Amino acid sequence: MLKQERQAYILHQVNLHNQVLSAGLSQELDVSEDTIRRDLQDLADNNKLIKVHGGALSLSFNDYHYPSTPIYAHAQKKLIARKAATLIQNDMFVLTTGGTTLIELARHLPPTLKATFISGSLPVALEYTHHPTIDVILIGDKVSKNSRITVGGEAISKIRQIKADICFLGVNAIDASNGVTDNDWEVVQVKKAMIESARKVICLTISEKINSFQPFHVCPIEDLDMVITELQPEDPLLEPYRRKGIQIL
Amino acid sequence: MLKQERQAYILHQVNLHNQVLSAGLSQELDVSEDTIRRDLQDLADNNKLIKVHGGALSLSFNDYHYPSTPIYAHAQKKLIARKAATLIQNDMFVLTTGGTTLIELARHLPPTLKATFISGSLPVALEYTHHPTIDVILIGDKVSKNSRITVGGEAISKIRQIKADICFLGVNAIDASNGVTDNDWEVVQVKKAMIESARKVICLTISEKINSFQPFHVCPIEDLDMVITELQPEDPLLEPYRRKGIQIL
DNA sequence: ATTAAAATTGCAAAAAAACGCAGAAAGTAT
DNA sequence: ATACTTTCTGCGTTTTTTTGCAATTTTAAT
Repeated sequence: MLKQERQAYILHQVNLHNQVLSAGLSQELDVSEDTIRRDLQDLADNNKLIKVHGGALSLSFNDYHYPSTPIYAHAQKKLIARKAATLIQNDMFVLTTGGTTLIELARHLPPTLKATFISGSLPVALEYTHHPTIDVILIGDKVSKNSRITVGGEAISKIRQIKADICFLGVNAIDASNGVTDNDWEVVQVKKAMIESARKVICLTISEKINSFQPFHVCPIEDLDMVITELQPEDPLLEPYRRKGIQIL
Repeated sequence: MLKQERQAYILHQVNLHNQVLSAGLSQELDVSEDTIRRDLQDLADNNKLIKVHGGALSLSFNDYHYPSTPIYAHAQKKLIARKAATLIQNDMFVLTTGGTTLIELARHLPPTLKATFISGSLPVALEYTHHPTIDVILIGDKVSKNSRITVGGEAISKIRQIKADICFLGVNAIDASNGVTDNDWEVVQVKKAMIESARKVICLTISEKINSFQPFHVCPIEDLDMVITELQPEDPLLEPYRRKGIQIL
């Protein structure tokens, strides 16, 4: 394999996933980690990526599949994913929406956790299939181009047949008076079904989305059992939720 | 062999694969690596390609555009995908299995083609969502870790509800007496259902897989309406299929 | 603070390139 | 066809590049 080919592969992976691990690349490409590090250094010297301890990050955190993702979101979503991961126990059934935060969660699950994840999001489901002990159930139906989530009556009726332990709800916008809102009507229908099909609903959101709203209503904040953000639980931004008895993590 | 002839071959290979290895060309053309290097130098001097350590890159070699996973026998699959793409017409319903050849097909569809693709494969479906005018229907069920395809009774019963125009069958092994075979029992069940649910079944395979077999039987070759490989239709390897009245492309 | 993972550094082995040269092949003129 | 020139090819040697390994330092996580 040519060096250039290898570096192109690395660059592509970085731009696709926003981050890469030296160890992983070493395995995938079947070369030593030293070589990977030298490649990363080369690419970093040419301003193609940012080298960090353990791997590399893409220059812009713009995800290939989610071109509108805010630039600083990655670090925050990582924090959120870590917090969310602590809530999942063995043998749980977990419903998840789409979104980069949920992809991030897949990457932060303990490697021995045995649980079943159910999702209609292609990128999210694909990410969970990389985990060694997680079972993945995919909700089928028409795939929405924007979000790469399955939407429609078939998907909703399938979700209704499930009673999951937890639903992780990645949200587009949330505020205390309007509740959770979204900009895609079809996706909203799916989210509503998910909320009804889970014993606990946990909202994952970066603080940026708090106090914003979108055209379509998903649910009032009373429907949420917990909110996870990258902020400290005492943050005043979260006061309205605390007052309604919603747990903050 | 003439120098010009050799260089023309090299140029063709570079443009096809985006990259070539000196060692490989030396073998293919049965000349020393020195000669290959001199040829590459010549071509590089004339701005026909870019010479690098170990081989050469095509002029269009791009740091960023790289297939998400290095596809085995990529060049052959590209040829197959090009041929297969010509069969799809507007408003068709197309069933597809998983596999890298089917991913490749997604990349070679005419940009204005309007059709509906139905698949249970996460990577394949994801690839089709990048196409501007293709609708994607995802078959839901449990995701098989090996193949990232949904498998199980639910998936099969959904497929049975469909009557598609074409089924593109990516196969793992095929030979004239055993027919199409595979190494994953669950995937075989899904493939069987797909074959029954399509008016035409078209088998996509690189020639390497012809005359090999796997433990589980999918279908006899009589069930196939067409076979597409990277070979010329007249190739003697395809003689048994031609004799059974199966179209070759 | 302790510990484990990863980076860095220097070094040696391997792979590939460059160079010069001699013989082979191809082309040209007689 | 023959002799001559020019170009091309393969081989051995030297030089450069690349890669993997081991020892040490740095970094990150608990």
